[in-house]
Amino acid sequence: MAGKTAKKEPIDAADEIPALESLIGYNLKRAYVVVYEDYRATLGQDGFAPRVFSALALVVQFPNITQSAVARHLGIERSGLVAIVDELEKRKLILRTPVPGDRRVQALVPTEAGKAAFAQAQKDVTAHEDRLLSNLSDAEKQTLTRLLKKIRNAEGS
Amino acid sequence: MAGKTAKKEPIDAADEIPALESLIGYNLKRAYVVVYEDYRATLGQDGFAPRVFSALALVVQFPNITQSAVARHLGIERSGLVAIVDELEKRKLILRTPVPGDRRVQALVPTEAGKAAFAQAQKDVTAHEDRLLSNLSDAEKQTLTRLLKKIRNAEGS
DNA sequence: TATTGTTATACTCTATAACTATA
DNA sequence: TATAGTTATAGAGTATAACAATA
Repeated sequence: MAGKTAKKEPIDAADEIPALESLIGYNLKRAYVVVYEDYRATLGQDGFAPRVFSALALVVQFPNITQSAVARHLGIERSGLVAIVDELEKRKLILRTPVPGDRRVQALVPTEAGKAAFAQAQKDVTAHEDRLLSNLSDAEKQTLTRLLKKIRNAEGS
Repeated sequence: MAGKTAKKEPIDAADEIPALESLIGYNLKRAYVVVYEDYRATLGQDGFAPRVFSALALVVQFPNITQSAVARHLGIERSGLVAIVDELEKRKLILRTPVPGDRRVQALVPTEAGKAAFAQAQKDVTAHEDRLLSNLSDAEKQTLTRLLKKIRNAEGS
């Protein structure tokens, strides 16, 4: 790319901007963009957006979970769940069901199609990460995951 | 945050959603949100947005860099640079200057105020990361940075 | 009073496409 | 034809504030 005849600016080499390259935030963002774009390209046009995949995962793992609980788990606002649940319900992957004893809440339960769709999506996502991150060893991936969780736990400190 | 009072559902514990917690992409995003929010809170209301900080860093480090080159460095589109450069120019931190020999391009040069503002912002950002990530050792931060760069280098594979 | 789900709204970040002026 | 900068526009993603129903 960008084959200039007289190349005046350094381009592409990841370590030529020390002021940025030494920042965790910068590196986190750049890495996330790479993973996100590959995720989207792999799952395709009507694949689940990351939040939708995450919400479905929770509903499958914790049947009868409420929207508020999903929001808390994912660290997003209640209001954001509505569109996500609408989409999953429209695709007949989950159902909103009344909860005896508290008529404010609606429990979310996965349909059989929802469980199957999640299983397939999980396979796709795992395959995408395995392929994209094949230059990292299993040990490196474990280390990375452990360090990322440490950052999450640093919240509020 | 989210200190639950009456807990009906498992909340907060980072390892209760194995389907998500084992994914690099999920952990990247969650970690990035923590760092981003602390960055914003630290830099304050009229602090630089991350992209503006990054662009200023490039202009300070490479005076006379062009907008297109900044965009390539940061992995964003040319069109996105316009608002960023507008903001930095309005705050009199950089200047668009004509380039003899090619009247299409405008070189970006930092003003003295721009260099000073960047130096201060760099201190603020470093302090924010040092404080937020104080539960990670220097060795862990180095490892994390190395692994994040590996992901970036995995792009297109 | 507090909480669940909801709507309306708006803001940030970012890309695509098309334009202009140059080259 | 191709490139640099620009504009207009649109689409994610996400939050805030307010509301109705219910607790």
